[in-house]
Amino acid sequence: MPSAMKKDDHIFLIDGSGFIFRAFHALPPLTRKSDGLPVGAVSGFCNMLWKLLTQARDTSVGVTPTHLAVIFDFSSKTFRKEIYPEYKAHRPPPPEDLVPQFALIREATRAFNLPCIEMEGYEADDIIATYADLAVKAGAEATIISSDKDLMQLVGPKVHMYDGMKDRQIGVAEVIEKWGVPPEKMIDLQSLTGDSVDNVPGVPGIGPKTAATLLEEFGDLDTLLEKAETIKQKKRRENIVANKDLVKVSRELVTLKRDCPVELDLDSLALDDQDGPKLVAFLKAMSFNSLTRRVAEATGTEASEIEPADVSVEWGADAHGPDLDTGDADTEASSASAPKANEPSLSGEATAAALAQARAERFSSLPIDNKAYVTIRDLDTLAAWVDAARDKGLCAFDTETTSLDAMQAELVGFSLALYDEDAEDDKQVIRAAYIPLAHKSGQGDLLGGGLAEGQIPFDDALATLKELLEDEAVLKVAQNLKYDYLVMLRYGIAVKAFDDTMLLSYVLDSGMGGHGMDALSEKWLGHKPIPYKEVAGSGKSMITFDYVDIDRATAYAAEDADVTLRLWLVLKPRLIAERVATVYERLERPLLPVLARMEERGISVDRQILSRLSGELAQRAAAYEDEIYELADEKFNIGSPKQLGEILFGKMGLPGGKKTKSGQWSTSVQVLDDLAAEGHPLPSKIVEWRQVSKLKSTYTDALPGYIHPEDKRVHTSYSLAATTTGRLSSSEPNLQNIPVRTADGRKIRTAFVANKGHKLLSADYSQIELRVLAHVADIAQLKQAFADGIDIHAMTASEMFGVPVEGMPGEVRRRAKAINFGIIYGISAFGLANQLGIERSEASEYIKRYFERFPGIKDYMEATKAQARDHGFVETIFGRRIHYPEIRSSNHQVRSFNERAAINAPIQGSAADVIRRAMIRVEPALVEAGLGDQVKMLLQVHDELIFEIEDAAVDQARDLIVSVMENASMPAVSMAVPLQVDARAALNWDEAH
DNA sequence: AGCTAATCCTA
DNA sequence: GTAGGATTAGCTA
Repeated sequence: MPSAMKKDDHIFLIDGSGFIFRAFHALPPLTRKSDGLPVGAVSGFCNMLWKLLTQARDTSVGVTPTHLAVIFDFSSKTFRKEIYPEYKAHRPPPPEDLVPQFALIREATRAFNLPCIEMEGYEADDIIATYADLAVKAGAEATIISSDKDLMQLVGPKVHMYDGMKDRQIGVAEVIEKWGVPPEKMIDLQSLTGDSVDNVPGVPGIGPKTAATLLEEFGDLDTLLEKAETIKQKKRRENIVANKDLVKVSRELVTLKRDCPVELDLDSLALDDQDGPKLVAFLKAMSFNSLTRRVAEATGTEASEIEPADVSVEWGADAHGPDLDTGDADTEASSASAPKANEPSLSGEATAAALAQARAERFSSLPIDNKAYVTIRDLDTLAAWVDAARDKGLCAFDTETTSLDAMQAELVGFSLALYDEDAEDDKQVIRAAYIPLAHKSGQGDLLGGGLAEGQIPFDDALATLKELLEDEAVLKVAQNLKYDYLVMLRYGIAVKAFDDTMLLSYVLDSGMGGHGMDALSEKWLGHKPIPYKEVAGSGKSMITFDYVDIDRATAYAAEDADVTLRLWLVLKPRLIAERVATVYERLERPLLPVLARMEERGISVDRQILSRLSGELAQRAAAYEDEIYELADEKFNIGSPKQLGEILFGKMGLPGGKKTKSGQWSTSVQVLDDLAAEGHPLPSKIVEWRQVSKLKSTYTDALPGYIHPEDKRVHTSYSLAATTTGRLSSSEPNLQNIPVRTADGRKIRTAFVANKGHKLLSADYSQIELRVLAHVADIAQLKQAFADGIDIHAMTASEMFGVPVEGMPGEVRRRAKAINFGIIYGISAFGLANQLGIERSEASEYIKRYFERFPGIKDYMEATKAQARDHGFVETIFGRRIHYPEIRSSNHQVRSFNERAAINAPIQGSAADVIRRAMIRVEPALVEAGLGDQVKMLLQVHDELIFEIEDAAVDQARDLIVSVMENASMPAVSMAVPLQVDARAALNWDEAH
């Protein structure tokens, strides 16, 4: 049911006729292979429509249409011909190859489920003007998809134009830039200049420049005509005076009619769901293979099961050319046709779900045969495989290298898998091959080391693969693609058009187990892939992959591509069926190249600072050790909790507090601090020794080992799919847990430095999780406090304990702060008591009072638990799902744990989604501002982004980065509290933070 | 050599 | 009370 157009709605009006001509001339000729039917303009039209519509599904970037219509000219007999019979009189007949495409483009429009509008006696431009006006009157916005200057008179604050072929937005500023007059003066300008193509007369000798100058001087056309006698230049004056009447006729011709009696009102142009099968049927009939593949994938349609549509078109040398502007094959020519409600149309979700089901069943029983894989040893065979991949528009690949570290890995081989949906033999449905690129002969000893025989020259093979990997029209599928992406990036290849099965699984099944290939293969295909250690060994005897025998490598590597492709076939349709396609497309896939580039850049770490710190820490640790052995009266391993426990609680007989899970005495800081408070000297020494040796072993000693030999920078690795909530994780080294809370710890941050002439900028969200909580739980006091910018913990304390914010004791605020965090973590009296060192009963009192003061919190928690129990998952504000399969456990501990996690996940996860969006947008924003080369994003620490910026660009970059981050939720989610970002630049990370 | 537990660093 | 990763010790194979 269409709802009435309202404010915030946005209609796209596509100038179909204009597009046909431009596409026909701008695009290379294209014919349908089967019969030579010219389809170039149709192809361009379909690609543009698809692009517009897929942007339409994206709520996170650009303009989102709510309504859309494609508008065509009907015939050349319009009211303009009556005013001026010469109008468009000199138009040549359309090129022969264009003629059949008029009807096809109307067919295409209908296949897209879009209204196709044309009216006898009116040009497309008039209909567009009418709808644009109606939209503005309804308070909505309109975007006209065209670059025709005749339409520019419509541009205004609420009406824009967009050139779909040049991907360019045309607003008021662009009109002024191009023509020297604002849109409302375009009619005056065109009246003076005329138009030779349409045979609009105008004034001889006056072109756009002169017209703009004249209009600037006289204000508007009427004044100009009135005062024409006063024009200084003789020739110009005479021409205008002589042609006054023609100018007035021209004005009538170029003025668009804004009150056409349109049959469909705006509301009936509301954007309908895509009908995947119908569109695929049409595209198949046109044999637009690449677009068919993309559409099938995005709509969850199994293309092989769709019959090509019956599209019959008369064409050829002797086919009668129709009237220039008439789609004569169109039986409904004079009436606008909206999508028909009574047409049977399976919903996208239902078909996708059926496909997902069918695929899962099929591939869980389709056997995998490692002996069937091909080893590609010559360029011709490789080219044939690449061509086949192009033909299918789909392939899976995997790289084999010498290292798990993508920054050090050298490419050794490449595997490829193809899917032939129509294969009759089950064994031919998936074909896979391995291309050895740099395998070595021998065993890696003195005798070996040369290249093994039977390999394509490395550079030749790579050049061929580059063509494939960078081809936008072929979807490349990989498992954990960020690794392969980064490796290929280092060989000068930027993979385009890709999917990652790990990310698919992550989006679909977060919380349901791991997303590694072996686990996914077992889960979905019932197949256990060859373990890596069976080909390369393990431990000390492990060899790098370049020394693996090529036949053995083929069985292993091709299987990875094979399995990846099968996983994709099973998982991809679920994306639509389970309504998480947007999460995958907007929060996961686009982040992958962003992270790969961050990892490639790395960050400078000052080796000398670390080594000096290491020395200091070693001395202090040694001093503590002496004192500890003295106090304990014997030497032992202080780092062994077991030995330490025996000394403290056995030999010295101190009162042991807690025990660990395995029944040992706990020696945690809490326990040791308690003992120290009772006046025992040893425990506090242990605590200090631990702090010092922790900093030394984990940071000052370990970090230099991660400095890359070539560029001397540290390259962490981010995992996109390691957490359940949507956060990233960082490893080797983990740069998300660099110390900050103690003075000693912070010294380590001073070793993270900017290059000469640069600064490090740290930009972090302030209290983002509490803000998310205020938003999702809709807590009035919290929202107000954030809106007013007041201290949120002090406000909480004041609300709970009745203490005024002014002059509040630190301890009171500290307790409120702990409670606020507790709420985010799915509070329990046990945990809060532990954190604050108070009795459980007292903690219970606090919680009770909190819920009384902020009743919305309790409601939110109960609602979230109920959602998790009823559906098995909870969601972030952007639709990311986190599953809790054990939420209904009968074990109280397990159930409670799952409930707390389920309460935390939407908060932590929504915040994680916000920063993901910021990360995806910040680089394009910097490039657009001309700062692309001077600003580099290096690190992410959950709510903080770290950039390295050329000195001169720091101020401008800071403002832009803050703005992108603060607005990152928009327009998908308009938060009820403002997001606040603090940013600072300095020479090192400690001072910037 | 590979695994788990304990501990501690981060948001 | 949430979410991670690294280190060390100490056990098992």
